[in-house]
Amino acid sequence: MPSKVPQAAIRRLCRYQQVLAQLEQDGVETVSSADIGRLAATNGAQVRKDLSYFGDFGRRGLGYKVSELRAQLRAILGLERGRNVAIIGAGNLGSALVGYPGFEMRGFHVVAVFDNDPAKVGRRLRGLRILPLTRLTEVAATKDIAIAILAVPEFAAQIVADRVAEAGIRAILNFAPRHIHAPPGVVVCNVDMTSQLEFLSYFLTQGETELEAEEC
Amino acid sequence: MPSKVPQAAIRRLCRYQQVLAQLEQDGVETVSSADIGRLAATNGAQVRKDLSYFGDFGRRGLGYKVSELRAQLRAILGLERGRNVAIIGAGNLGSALVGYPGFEMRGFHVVAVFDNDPAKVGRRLRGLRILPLTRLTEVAATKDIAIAILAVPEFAAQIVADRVAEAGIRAILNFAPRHIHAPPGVVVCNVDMTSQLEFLSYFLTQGETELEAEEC
DNA sequence: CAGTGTGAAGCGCTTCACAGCT
DNA sequence: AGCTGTGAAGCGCTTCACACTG
Repeated sequence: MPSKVPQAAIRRLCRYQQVLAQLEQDGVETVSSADIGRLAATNGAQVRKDLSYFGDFGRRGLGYKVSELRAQLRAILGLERGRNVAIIGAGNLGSALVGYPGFEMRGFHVVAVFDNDPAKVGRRLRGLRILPLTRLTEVAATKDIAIAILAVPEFAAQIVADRVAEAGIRAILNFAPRHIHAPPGVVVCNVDMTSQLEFLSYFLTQGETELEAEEC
Repeated sequence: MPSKVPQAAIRRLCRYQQVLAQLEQDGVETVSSADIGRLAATNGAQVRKDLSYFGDFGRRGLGYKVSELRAQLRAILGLERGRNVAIIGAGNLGSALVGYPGFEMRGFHVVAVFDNDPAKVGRRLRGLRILPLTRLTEVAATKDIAIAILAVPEFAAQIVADRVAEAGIRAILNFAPRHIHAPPGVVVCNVDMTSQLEFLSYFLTQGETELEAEEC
């Protein structure tokens, strides 16, 4: 419905939702855009603008009802229903992600693990049997997998991404240290941890001269 | 030296460096900005502009010498010297990161692991003894730690970040599912995996209507 | 009066287009 | 001719400021 929403705004909506969850837990009932801004590392104007892309959620002179706004944000982000996710690549990182409690806590259910290594296939990881990639399409359908998390080696990333797309999965979170490009109709989010370190390294070399609480 | 460089440009420089590494390995000697752009998911104009923040690296009419440009980028990003990093939090994720081969391969050496849990302290993780957080300042100095990777629970993230700053470490890569704000003089990079999933979830709900190869 | 919703101004990044080397 | 380096134009996000409302 919204005509044009900046990606950065969506990112911030996630943070607002998180901040509101905390406030709700603390028993706060009402909050102003300025307060949300403070807690989410922005400002009130930005918060109001971001919300305005999706509707009117506040009461003038009063602020926002915490639980109400949070529910709205969850609806916007599609967080009301849980999502099933598959982890592809059962190496160190993949294995750790299978057991990462944060996913389950926020409604993302890891329901399948895949790997191509015959030595790994069949073994169990936190109760999930590791499946061969050949079964991806089948399992994606039967287990209603919405998102694939890629924890595969660099050289395999793009190939696997394409197979994920063929399997009908329309969202990919890529941890391989290579920027993969999205097959048509698929959303890709690249999280190259090594690049993040390189990025930090840049600021360290600038260091002495201008380093002052950068962010990213 | 550069007056004002967009953060996005730095991020792209990391990708260019990566692309050039591949080209170098493939034995390519010369490359145009247009080619780099294609390989790094941008365009030639962007590549040239990004490079122009730091100097003149190309030959008109010819392009760039791959190995030469790559060396220049590595210098800009501070990648010539290795960097020692500490991992804080020896849970699932932290443990996996200690063993992540990508770090070492790109010149980031994991030289210390910390955790506050007495049950974990003293145990070994890939040859590294898990140390208590109380020793952070001491070890940061003796082992010349440049970057701290936080893999701690949500509630501890900000507190630990502040202690990292006190220990004299000036760069933090934060994996806790909470946006932490940087102590003065410290660069922070927040990589909340759960938020990434929420971000993807948004596009899935938009889905039917407008989903077409988004990126992030 | 306190605080939202929003058009408009401001600003920074990206894209364009072309002069200038090779 | 081919391709870089770059001022200037274009564009989109953020910030401002204020009308409006409870």
